[in-house]
Amino acid sequence: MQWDFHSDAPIYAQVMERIQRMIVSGTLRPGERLPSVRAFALEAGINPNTMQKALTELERSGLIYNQRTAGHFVTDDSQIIAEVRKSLAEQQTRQYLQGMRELGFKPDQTEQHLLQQLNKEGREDHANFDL
Amino acid sequence: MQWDFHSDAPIYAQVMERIQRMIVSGTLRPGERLPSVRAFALEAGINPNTMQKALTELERSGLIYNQRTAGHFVTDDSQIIAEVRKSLAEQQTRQYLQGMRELGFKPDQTEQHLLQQLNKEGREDHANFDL
Amino acid sequence: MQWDFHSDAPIYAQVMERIQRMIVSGTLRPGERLPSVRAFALEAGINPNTMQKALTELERSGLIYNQRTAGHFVTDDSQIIAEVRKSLAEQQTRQYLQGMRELGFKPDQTEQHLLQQLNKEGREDHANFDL
Amino acid sequence: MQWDFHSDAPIYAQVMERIQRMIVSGTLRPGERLPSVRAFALEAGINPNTMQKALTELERSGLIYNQRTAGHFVTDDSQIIAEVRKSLAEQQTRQYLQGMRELGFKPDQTEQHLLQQLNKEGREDHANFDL
DNA sequence: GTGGTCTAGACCACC
DNA sequence: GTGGTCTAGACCACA
Repeated sequence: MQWDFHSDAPIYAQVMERIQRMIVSGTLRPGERLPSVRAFALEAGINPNTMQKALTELERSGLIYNQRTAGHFVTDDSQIIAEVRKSLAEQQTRQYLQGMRELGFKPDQTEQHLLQQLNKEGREDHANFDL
Repeated sequence: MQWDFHSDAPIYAQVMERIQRMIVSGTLRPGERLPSVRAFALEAGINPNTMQKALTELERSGLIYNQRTAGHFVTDDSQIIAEVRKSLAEQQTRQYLQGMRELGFKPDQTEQHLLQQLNKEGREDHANFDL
Repeated sequence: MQWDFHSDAPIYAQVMERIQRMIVSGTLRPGERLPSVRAFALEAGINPNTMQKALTELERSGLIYNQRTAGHFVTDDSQIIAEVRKSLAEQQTRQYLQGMRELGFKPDQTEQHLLQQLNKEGREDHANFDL
Repeated sequence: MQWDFHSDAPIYAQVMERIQRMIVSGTLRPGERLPSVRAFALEAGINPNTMQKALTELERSGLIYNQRTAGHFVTDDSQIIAEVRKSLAEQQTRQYLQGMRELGFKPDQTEQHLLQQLNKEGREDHANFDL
């Protein structure tokens, strides 16, 4: 896999965000072992030190933990994952609302716009939703 | 005003989008004269040629027009402005839905999340909307 | 009147061509007196020496003649005018045919194309033609 | 090849027209790869940026397209080519009629003049056309 | 190697 | 002063 970065944020932060998303979306499952720092860095095309920093930061957020010689693992605590997921979603939603506000959309108008677009796209994911 | 750019899109495209937003949100009013190419470039902290390119492209979209020696002006055609505004909103909404999908949110969940966040923020714009 | 020149040919030649056209098209009538060199140069926005050279060259072609102190006059010899007119027309036609040939039009196709375009434009001048 | 430009039109526009003509006349065949921007600019004796601009504009008209790192190619769509060819021919014919009008030729006279000149030149292309 | 973008600095026509 | 064009030279991503 080729990872693409933009240069307006530190690479390690972009790596963090990417791994975060892989975890909260389930691409990396709870308890799953991550590749070794070296292998992971190679895969991402970055320096191992940069990957190390990203993983260390993620440890502080509790999303992953480190076992001495065994490597890094995704946390088993699904509550932490849920919290981070919620946090990312809120941030994203805030940015979206802000963006629409800049276009002159009031919150209710944004809501209507989103509903319209959902209906127009057919909500192909809808059938899977049975909560 | 300091303009901030990220590096994953050409600067002229980011400038275009920014000016687009200023127009569709009414910050730049229909018929209003833009700063001269050089002054505008200085304000944005970019090369005049880059600003020139952005304005030339915006001309093509009909959002602005120019008069020989008088400068660039926002179009008077409010319909064009409305169309671009709609187009930008759709693009933004599509990206938002995509981002939430990557977090594992199904469309309905995204919708609920947005509603919750709107309620939490108190919809301060809502009161003005009913007047 | 503002005269416009392009820079890929000497100014005097462009002036010559322009005066030629004024004569053969009848804008300057046979026998008519031209403005003084100085006045003519002023009108054209060029140096009097340049105008002088243009007029001298036109004298050689016989289109105008010079009377000591009275100034320059368009020739009375309508045959000379007709010849120059024919010459200019031929040159122009040759260039046109050449240009169409470069587009891949054979002479007959060019002829057809011209006829079509004439019909499309309605030949508004046709009524005046009673020769 | 040395390219010659006149100064009363932007160079990039003259380059565009020249390439247009090479395409519509078949000198550049549909699907053919153009020289690289730099090589083409060198050949034309202009700055690569100027050539770049010309090619970008031609892309917009659909006459050429480009592939990421492979270069620019003439379109395969012969209909687009035919349309542009027709458009150029009409423009050229219009200019010719206008030029003859300035010489005092009415449309029918222009037509006769063209026919005469065609006959005088022997229509050397005509014979080939009947084969 | 390819196309694409950006900058710096210059010149032009127009009014 | 305005917009527009052109050049020279640099850097980037892609493959």
